Amino acid sequence: MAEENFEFSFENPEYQKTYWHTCSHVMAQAVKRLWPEVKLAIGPSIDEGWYYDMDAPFAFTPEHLEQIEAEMRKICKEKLKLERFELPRTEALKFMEEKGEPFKVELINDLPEDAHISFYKQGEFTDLCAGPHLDSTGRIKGNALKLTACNAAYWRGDSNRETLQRIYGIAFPKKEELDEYLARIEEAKRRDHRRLGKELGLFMLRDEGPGFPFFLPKGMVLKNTLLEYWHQVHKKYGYLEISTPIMLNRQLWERSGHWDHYKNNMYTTVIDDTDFAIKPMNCPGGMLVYASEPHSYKELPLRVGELGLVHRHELSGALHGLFRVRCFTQDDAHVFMTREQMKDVIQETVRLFDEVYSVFGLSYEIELSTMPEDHIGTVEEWEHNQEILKDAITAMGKSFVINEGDGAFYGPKLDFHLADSLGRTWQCGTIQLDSQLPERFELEYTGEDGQKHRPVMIHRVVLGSIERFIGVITEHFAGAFPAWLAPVQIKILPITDRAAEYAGKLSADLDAKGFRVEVDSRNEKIGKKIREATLEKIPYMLVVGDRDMENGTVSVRHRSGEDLGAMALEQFVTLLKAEVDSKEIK
RNA sequence: GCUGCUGUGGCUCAGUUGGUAGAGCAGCUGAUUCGUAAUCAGCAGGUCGCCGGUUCAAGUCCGGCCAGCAGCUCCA
Repeated sequence: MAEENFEFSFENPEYQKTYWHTCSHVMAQAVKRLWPEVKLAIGPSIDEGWYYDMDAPFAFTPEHLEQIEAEMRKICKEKLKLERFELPRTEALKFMEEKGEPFKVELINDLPEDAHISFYKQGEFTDLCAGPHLDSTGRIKGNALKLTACNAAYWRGDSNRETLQRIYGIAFPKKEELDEYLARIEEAKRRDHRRLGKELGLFMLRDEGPGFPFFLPKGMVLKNTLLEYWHQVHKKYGYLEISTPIMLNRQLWERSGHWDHYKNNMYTTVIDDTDFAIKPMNCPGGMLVYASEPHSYKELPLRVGELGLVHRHELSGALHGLFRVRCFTQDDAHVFMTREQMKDVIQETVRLFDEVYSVFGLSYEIELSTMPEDHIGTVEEWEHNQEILKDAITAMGKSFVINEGDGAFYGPKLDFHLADSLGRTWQCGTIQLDSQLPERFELEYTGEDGQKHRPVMIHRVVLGSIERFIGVITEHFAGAFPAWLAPVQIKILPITDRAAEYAGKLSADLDAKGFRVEVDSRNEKIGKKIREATLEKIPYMLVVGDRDMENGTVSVRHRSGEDLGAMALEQFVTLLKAEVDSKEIK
């Protein structure tokens, strides 16, 4: 049966989804032809391609994938019609039981009693499926499809159930489009922050401390420069800064609720017979600081920041470069306020986020995470706070998607997801609205009426984790950081020994002006020095030889390969200073 | 944590059917002083992730552990 309502073009997202979904059926058919004993689970289309989860008595290898691809091409050539039909529930169950497909049986059992259970048939292959599908397997371009990976996935996403094998695939109407796609994946690999971090000497990870990154001298410059900017912005927005202890006693964590709700992720120890925990979050310390002295309504909103080093025991399999670590620095802050100030404070915070992200040229999507199963506080309060978050951002003309049940245990949150070079999104910023901790810590302020009142608060991070953010921008800039951030901004390349002294003087001069500069005084040819400085992604190279010494100039070359020619040092300084001050991305 | 794969000098990798390790780059030394992406030569550098087993003999086979990679689960 044809699905007539399609515009047969990949420009139409619905068509694209349908194309990939039909591909997943073709793949399942190919697998069943090759290995009838394989059991099928589910096979949807995804953002880029499709996958199919299966249970096989052997592990699929790249060779298997090639075999499957070949069979898929055959099926495309066979131009099999896809036909939809429906069965009543009992017959549908019988059908899949007879075919020996236990996962399909389970799926049907979970469908509502009165559901119309639809199937799609193509040749000898029939699959349980809501559709829609292409009208024929002949519409799929056999030489523009590729099975990209085979990995593990839990049945129904539940880590307590069977581990299935998930085969991923991608396809396009044209071979060139597939090649472009694969080239993009390769480019993303070249930008991988783990690779660049090693090449550029930013950070390292060792077996001795899995998930605990070491920052190397160049990475430290980057980190400090980033934090310097962070301090600048936060000062402008009226933040104060504190630092709270890395380890606090059990009683505090019980009071905050972390001991009950987060204990599995906390590193604990015993000191003088008392339980202690290394902080996985900074908030309880912040509560103690607020509670340490009386507050007036005149101080609110009170914005208190903390660059807090937190430790969380993440599952070993979840670790990933700087993106997912067990120890990281949150650019945290807690803003204490009256209920009337909530909306303004949230909007002010979003404006701060916008300002920061735009400096890096990063785009984001907002997610609103609502009440999780494991929570503290009343449903009414949660709903009220969720509405406030919604109102605040919709009034700013921003859209968001809802992430049901993913809030922090103490309150709903807005998450800001930044996109990396693979198109994966990473949660960096978050604004969490909390009226629970002020209650638990009995925080107060004295109102205009002379009475004690309970403040509310937000927890917020902009960069999220400094480590993760450095990973994200490393990939975003492919290691070629803007001049203001680059660990080394200038490399001076003397052509011969005769220019060594001149290079040294230039270096001292630039250093005194606050630039980060290095001299490559090795006895190497200029071509090699340029090549290496370029690979190090240093923004500017100053080539200096006899001619420059004579004229008192520097010959400026940008890492992009652009030759800016010879100029006086002052001219170069003016140029670079403007680029650094404006935080230009170049 | 789960499934699969991987682990050789600082880095990137080669090591055939088991017979006690090789290259390039980086490093060091020397020559070369050469204007916009790799000058030449020499030297040095490894208990082949760790522990145990099979064998006359293991980087190569087997088992356990550790770490990494892809993904799932979880998450800043």
